[in-house]
Amino acid sequence: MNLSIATSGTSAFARASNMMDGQVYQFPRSPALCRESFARDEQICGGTDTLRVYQVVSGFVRQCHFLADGRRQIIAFHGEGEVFWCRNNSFGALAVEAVCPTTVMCFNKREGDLHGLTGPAWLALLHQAAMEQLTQAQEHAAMMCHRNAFERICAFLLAENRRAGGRGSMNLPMSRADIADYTGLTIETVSRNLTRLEQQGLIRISGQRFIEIVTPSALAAAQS
Amino acid sequence: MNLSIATSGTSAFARASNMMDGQVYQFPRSPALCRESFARDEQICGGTDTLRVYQVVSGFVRQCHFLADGRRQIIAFHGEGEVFWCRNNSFGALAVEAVCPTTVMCFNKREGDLHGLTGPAWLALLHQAAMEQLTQAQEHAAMMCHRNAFERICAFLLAENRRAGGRGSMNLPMSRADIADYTGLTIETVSRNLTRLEQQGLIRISGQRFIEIVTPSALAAAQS
DNA sequence: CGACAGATTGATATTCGTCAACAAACGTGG
DNA sequence: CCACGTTTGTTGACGAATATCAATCTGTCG
Repeated sequence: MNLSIATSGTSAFARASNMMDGQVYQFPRSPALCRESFARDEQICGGTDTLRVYQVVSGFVRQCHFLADGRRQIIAFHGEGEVFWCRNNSFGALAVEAVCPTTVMCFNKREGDLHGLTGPAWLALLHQAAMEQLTQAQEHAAMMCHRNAFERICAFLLAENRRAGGRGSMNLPMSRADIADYTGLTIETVSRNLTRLEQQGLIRISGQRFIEIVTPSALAAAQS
Repeated sequence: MNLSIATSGTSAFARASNMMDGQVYQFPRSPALCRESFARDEQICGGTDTLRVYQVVSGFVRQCHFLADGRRQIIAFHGEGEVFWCRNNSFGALAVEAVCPTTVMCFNKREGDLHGLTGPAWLALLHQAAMEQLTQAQEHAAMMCHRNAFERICAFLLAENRRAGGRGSMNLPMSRADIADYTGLTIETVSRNLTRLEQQGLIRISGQRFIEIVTPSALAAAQS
């Protein structure tokens, strides 16, 4: 796999790919040093940690808030090659968890230096990732604001398809509950709208996780 | 005024102040060079600009998307001392506008250098601001997702109170329409919930813009 | 095969957006 | 200072969208 920074598709509602725009920073292809694996639903990092930067080697992670009343808000998903970190927030606990069995590379400033990333280079790398994620978080907020349930599901499927390579078929790593907490809907509403999309012939669902997009253009038109 | 970077309270739903955490970068206290003033509702920068960084000297600005269907989404407000910039986004036009008569300082990379901010220093400055805004954008998205209209208005008022100095009374610079576009509600819903808060005795409203928080703790409890 | 978590479907309640009317504040010109 | 028109904000009635609650179904994994 490519270990360069690929924040593209980090937010499921972000643009297709931003690998082209701007420089692509390369993480060191070191041996297994700082490589860690996590089981499904296991926490990778929490809000109280000092700033460490991770990259998904294989698997899938979710970045989430846990609000005081027990509600959960998923801020972003990250797939293979994508970079993430954990930062304290003013409300609720913040954590990154494995959606399925996941392996990550872990870097901190000192280790980054050890591998040849000097201070400014490391900062530039972090900054690029931060700017990407900022754009995506803003788009996510805008999406929550002005799209209805049906449009959100369409946008979500299109974005996940892009993340999965854009082939039109994919195995969603996340559950309906994950989708609900990411789109700000309930699992029932997510389910109803997936069913509606299938009935309209825009997608095909096999099992619970495999989804095939029959007419991408119609889905794109429906997303807003 | 203090011309150091103060992204604290940039998002109306962010924590009270983050001036303490991390380094505070200093903008050059140059003469009137690159100082610009704008009238109410005037555009300060648009989506097609190259990356320029601004700091509010006096006044108040809003950062907004204009969606294809004519709707407007306010991403963030920025008050005195706060840093902002404009960055292209995948959907809709992005712009920063003056909420009221506003004066800003404008910096671009070259000018930053001229004033003694070398490349890495400039990057560090930008990076700090980006990280702050990322946190705030994520909180904003979370708020849109899982809070109802009443909770959003409570959170908005508390955050604006923090930005205004936390004294419990403030003159809101923005209109109901601005609040609506920031919270993802309609002006009617904003108005109804402000009235409800006043009827419950949590706030007092004088004129259209002046708001006094009677019981901050109750408001904090109501925000979720 | 059986048990259990996850997903779907249906009935109902609630919230918020829409439309409409009205009220208050503001600005302008006399 | 007032009169007027315009903008902005408030309030009410109603309907549509989505959450909630409940029952059932399906897939997965031991």
